[in-house]
Amino acid sequence: MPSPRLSLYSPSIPRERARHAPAVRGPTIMIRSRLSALLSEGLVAAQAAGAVGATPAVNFNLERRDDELAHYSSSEALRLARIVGAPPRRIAEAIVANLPAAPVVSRVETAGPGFINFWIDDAWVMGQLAEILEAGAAFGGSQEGAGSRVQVEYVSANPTGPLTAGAGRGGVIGDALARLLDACGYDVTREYYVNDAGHQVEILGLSVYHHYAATLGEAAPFPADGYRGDYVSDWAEQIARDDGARWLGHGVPSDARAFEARAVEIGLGEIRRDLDDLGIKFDVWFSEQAMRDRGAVDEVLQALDGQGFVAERDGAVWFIGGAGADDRENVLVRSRGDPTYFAVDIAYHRDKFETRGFERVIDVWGADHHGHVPRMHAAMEALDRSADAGRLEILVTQMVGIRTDGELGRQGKRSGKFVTLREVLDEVGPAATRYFFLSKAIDSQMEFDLDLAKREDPENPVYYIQMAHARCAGIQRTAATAGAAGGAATLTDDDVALARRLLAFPEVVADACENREPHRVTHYLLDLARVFHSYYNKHRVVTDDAARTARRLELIRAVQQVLANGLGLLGIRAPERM
RNA sequence: GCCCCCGUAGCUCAGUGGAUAGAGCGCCGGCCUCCGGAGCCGGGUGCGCGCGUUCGAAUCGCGCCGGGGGUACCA
Repeated sequence: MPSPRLSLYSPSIPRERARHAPAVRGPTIMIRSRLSALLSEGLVAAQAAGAVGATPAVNFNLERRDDELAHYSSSEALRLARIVGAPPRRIAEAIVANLPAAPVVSRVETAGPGFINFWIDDAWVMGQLAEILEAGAAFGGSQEGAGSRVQVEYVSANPTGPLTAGAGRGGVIGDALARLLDACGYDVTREYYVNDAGHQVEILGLSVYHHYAATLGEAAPFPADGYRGDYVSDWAEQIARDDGARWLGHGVPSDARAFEARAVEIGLGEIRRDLDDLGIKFDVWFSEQAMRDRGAVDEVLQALDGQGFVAERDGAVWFIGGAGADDRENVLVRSRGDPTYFAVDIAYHRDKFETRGFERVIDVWGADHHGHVPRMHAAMEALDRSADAGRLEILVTQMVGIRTDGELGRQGKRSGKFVTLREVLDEVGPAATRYFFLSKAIDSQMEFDLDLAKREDPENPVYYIQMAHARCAGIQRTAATAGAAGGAATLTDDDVALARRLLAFPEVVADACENREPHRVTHYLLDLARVFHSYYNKHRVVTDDAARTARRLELIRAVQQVLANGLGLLGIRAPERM
């Protein structure tokens, strides 16, 4: 089988990009937004009546509780107390007294030191189920992004060896973020920066060549700091098998650049296979070599120099990031004349903003790159102050520890030994791999429990959630013959509570997107699955009561839709049966 | 030394400055002739320490202690 050919994107060539259909047609149902608007109206009315003193416009905070105290609660009156100079309790009461009526609210009251507590109307909640089903796969999304062009760059591991488990975490997070941004109305480009040039690639080429020559019976030196993994000789054997002796030179490849490209091609092929199996796709594979060939690095060096951010010292060219802070001074061009990773990365990011005009760029980096963050921001600021007014976001994912049989192994190339993504994937499969990476906040170091992740039973949260979805589908298969029935249906609090849980989904998605925290979706889904399983165990959906059966089937369809949408955001399959 | 991340239940981790801090796993006990199976219910211990800001701190600030990472003319 031929190795997969990758076409590396060169930005000077126009490229067709898939335009995604808008995620949602109408305004998204978001309970807290409605309540916030009501409260603002109530405050204005209270002020007009002279019950509350003047304030600037207030954006009322709403907390979703869904407990004995309230469905939603606002503590804004406590904060207003200082501005208005009145007791919070009295402010809250004045606002509530002036609140306009709304079908979404069944009850409002003040409580404690000045909380305003809301209860959502049961009939209104059940009425929203039709809206969920109407929105279908788009439910939960929004138009918040308004088509703004955002690039998410992730993984971008050097093609000099297999992906580590840690790279998998970054990949899954970047992919989920891209899905979230897409759902929230952004125009998303997913990009992998291919480090196919420079010193590390040279060393890779020589490392592979050493084995390649040996396979063909000739000796070639192994480079200092060469790559020592078993894969190096595997790649060499593959090249010898496919290409024969055409690369043989005298101790070095006959064409070093082309041989390096050959090795990179194999490395990238393996990386892409891993990512494919994890369900991670990219719109753009950006070639560093192509960018260098266009002279982008020289251009950016000139631009920096022209603005006085460059100084020569000890034969090297340095970036002087203003104010003379030490951590803002780094080498751009080595004394031997070649640019550093830093210089090339500045050129790359300039390309993102200036050449390709992304309004926002999100980089997902591994923890080992975090020292690079401040100087990257400094460089962007130097090039164009407006370019870094929050337009470049760098998310740093923390380390991954792999736990097997209770034993913990840490990742790290320095240790020489690390668990590959492929090993994790083969062990637990893509669904569990994605789930566990997406169940922790990105800045928290995590331990991946392989023993739990590979279980295919409900003790494993990912199967528990998928099972909830399959169960919804199963109920509908059972009820396939049941026709629609009108008439009043008697429902329970559990029906309404489950439905209300569904209406929280758009709020969770919006928060996850805004905060770049996909794990919020993961936790929501686990909670929803638990509520659903509990409901299922307690209540029968399909019964002789035709009216109630119809209502409950609608509820179950909506549950299934939300589970499917949530799993979709995480890139995890939502099976019809298990 | 300096910089970054983290410290919450036995373990793995959630927790927009708000009311009584949660889930999963593990452990113990009970239920389940049920649309879909491996499902459900119950049981308990915790915010590393101190000071500060605030009406209110797991959350914000400072200082310690502990863990991890970074600190190259590597990437």
